Amino acid sequence: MSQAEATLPAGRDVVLGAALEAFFEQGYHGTSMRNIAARAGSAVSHAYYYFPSKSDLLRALILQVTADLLAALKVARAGAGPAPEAQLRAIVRAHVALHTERQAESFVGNTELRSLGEGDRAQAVALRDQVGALFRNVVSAGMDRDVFRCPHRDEAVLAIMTMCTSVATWYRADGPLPAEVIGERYAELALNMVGWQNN
Amino acid sequence: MSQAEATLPAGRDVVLGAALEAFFEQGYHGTSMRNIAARAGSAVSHAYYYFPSKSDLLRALILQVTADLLAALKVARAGAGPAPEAQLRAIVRAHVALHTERQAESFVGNTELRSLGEGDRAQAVALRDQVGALFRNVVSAGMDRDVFRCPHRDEAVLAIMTMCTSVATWYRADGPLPAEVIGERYAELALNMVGWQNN
DNA sequence: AAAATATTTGAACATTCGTTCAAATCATAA
DNA sequence: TTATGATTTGAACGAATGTTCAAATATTTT
Repeated sequence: MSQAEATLPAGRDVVLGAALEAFFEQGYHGTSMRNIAARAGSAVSHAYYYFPSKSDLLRALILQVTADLLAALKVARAGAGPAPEAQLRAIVRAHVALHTERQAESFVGNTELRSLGEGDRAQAVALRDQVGALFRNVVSAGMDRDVFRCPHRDEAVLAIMTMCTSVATWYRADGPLPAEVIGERYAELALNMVGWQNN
Repeated sequence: MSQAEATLPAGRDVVLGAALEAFFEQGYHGTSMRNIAARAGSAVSHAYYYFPSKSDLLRALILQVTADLLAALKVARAGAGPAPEAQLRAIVRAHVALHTERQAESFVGNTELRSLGEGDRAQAVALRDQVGALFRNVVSAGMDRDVFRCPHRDEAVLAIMTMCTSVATWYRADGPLPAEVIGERYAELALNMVGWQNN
């Protein structure tokens, strides 16, 4: 017999996906284990078969997406060649891409950090700091070679990162612009912010 | 007899301030009425003397700060003279100023909109839309007079607003820069984003 | 086939939740 | 003083919370 049509068997990923959906829509504390179970189409106790607690669901989601973001940015930078403007363009594009393709995870990762336990939060913050360091390095390189000119590097970097992160707040897949176009335009904005002079 | 030294009498503002503090630190759903009462130094039932429900506390906070933001931006623009670059500078400064001076309210207003009831949320969103329209008008005026040159106005406006809003996320009063300096630097970034050419 | 393992369940647990209310206290005015 | 109204309280309500667990069901292995 092929798969049932009603509710396919609920495994680890189904529970995690249901938790993500719920956290995204209602927030971590606004979501109950019963709500997650209902979305997953299984019993509450079933979720506890895969995850020891509610906060472990949040941890799994946040650490995963944060690590993936850092990895994606490293790949993007490595593939962009040596020019700082190309590298900045690449990491802004990659940042926006991940925050649109995996919007729910990104949003939850940015808004529910405080709901994480102390140790897990420190782990996530460490990853986030590495993302910040990567942006800072790229901008610094451009300033050293005088291809970027901005009077306040740290504020520019912070502003670029927060504007990119906020994409997960307002993006709609059925909006007027495809995600790639948004990434492209945000890259241009970022280059303006660091004072890149197009020749 | 003068005021008691231990716990001064708890009025409406004390309860509201305690709720703000709690919502800011733990989020709306992560905060219990008992926690608010403990911070206010009064009984749980005391909070219900001033507010009919927990969500009314949130509504009072969010509608107040959102209306104040819109009003502050209008004042800033009106006082900046006719030049678009002066107006943009003024509203960015005012935006950052409010998001630092009233950081907790701003943060809660930006993150807990979804926890509001349907009607109240619509009211807050309407105010927010007016803030967006104000920014858009200023940028449009600059583009019409060719003092701003940016290929994608809407994305620039959105990015400026989100980067300014995010200040409430990371700002610390004991950080390295005074709030006014942050506002000044963010204004420069915004002018870069809309392609303002300094003469 | 039976045995062993992996998955899924419903019912129950102690605790905390938002909210209500009658009674107690305080301040003010007559 | 007594009387009136505003403020504050402790105790209680039913409902919802995160979590546990022994039993039931599938699945795999022998």
